[in-house]
Amino acid sequence: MTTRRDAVHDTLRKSEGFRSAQDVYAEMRLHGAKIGLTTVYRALQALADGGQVDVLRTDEGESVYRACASEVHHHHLVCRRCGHTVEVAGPAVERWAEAVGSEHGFTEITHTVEVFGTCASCSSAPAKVG
Amino acid sequence: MTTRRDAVHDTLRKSEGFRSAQDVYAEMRLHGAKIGLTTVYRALQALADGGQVDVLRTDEGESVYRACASEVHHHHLVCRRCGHTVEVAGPAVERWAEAVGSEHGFTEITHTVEVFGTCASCSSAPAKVG
DNA sequence: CCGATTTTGACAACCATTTTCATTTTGGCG
DNA sequence: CGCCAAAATGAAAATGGTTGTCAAAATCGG
Repeated sequence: MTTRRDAVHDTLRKSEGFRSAQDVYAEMRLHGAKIGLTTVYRALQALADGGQVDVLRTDEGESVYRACASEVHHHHLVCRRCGHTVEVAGPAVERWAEAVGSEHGFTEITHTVEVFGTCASCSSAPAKVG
Repeated sequence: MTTRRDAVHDTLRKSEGFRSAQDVYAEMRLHGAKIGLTTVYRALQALADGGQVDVLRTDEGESVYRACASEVHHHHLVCRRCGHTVEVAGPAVERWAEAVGSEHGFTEITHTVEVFGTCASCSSAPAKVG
């Protein structure tokens, strides 16, 4: 009962960085897949719920998904130009978040940490910045 | 040329945590202010652009604003129950982000770090979790 | 006070996401 | 295989936050 969901997951795996639901949908249609936008949304949510993909919000408020290599907790270093993403671990940050939280009496602490930058290829490439 | 903008800023200052544009608008109207939703959005954006208020995205994709005490770079520890917010500094995290970024050849590094939890009052309060 | 410029705000337009609901597919069972 | 029930699917409509439009109102300069 998940041919579609697998297809979505598969499409995501082929992508370098984070993709929006609409992106995934468009790409699947390009490859001739017979799937509806609604189903893509549902599959993506299910996948996210199950922890098979990571989700985060764009600055414009769009949800973007990514099939990550490791299912353990990690963060992302995302190139704001090409979207290339590197998964990074940050034990220090985890501890810091925990410390800061309990220091103020907070419990059930969670955190969101994302690092953005311009990757090497994009820095050397032409375009914008002189 | 900014009576409205000041009013918006003022309303924000009276709030404990992050508030959405719609919240601010609703509250201002409650206090009898004659202002339109459009103007609130514009004021909030202007304020955010000028660095007078901090912005972040809810999990639901809503933009929420807050008039912070310090205008220097800092992060937030937000209670997911009552919205109470504590401003926290994290030199270690700043350095970590920089390090991780340059380690992978990224430049112009920026980062988003937000910590969520349940504050002391809310933990002891009744409601949800047993 | 007059015209130019900016600000304002009601309302329409956008657009990603969700909901609705009828149809299709899938699975168990005789 | 034929049948019924539950789950999945997807087209289209509804939602809802945010932005764009544009005319009216406030403000500024002279």
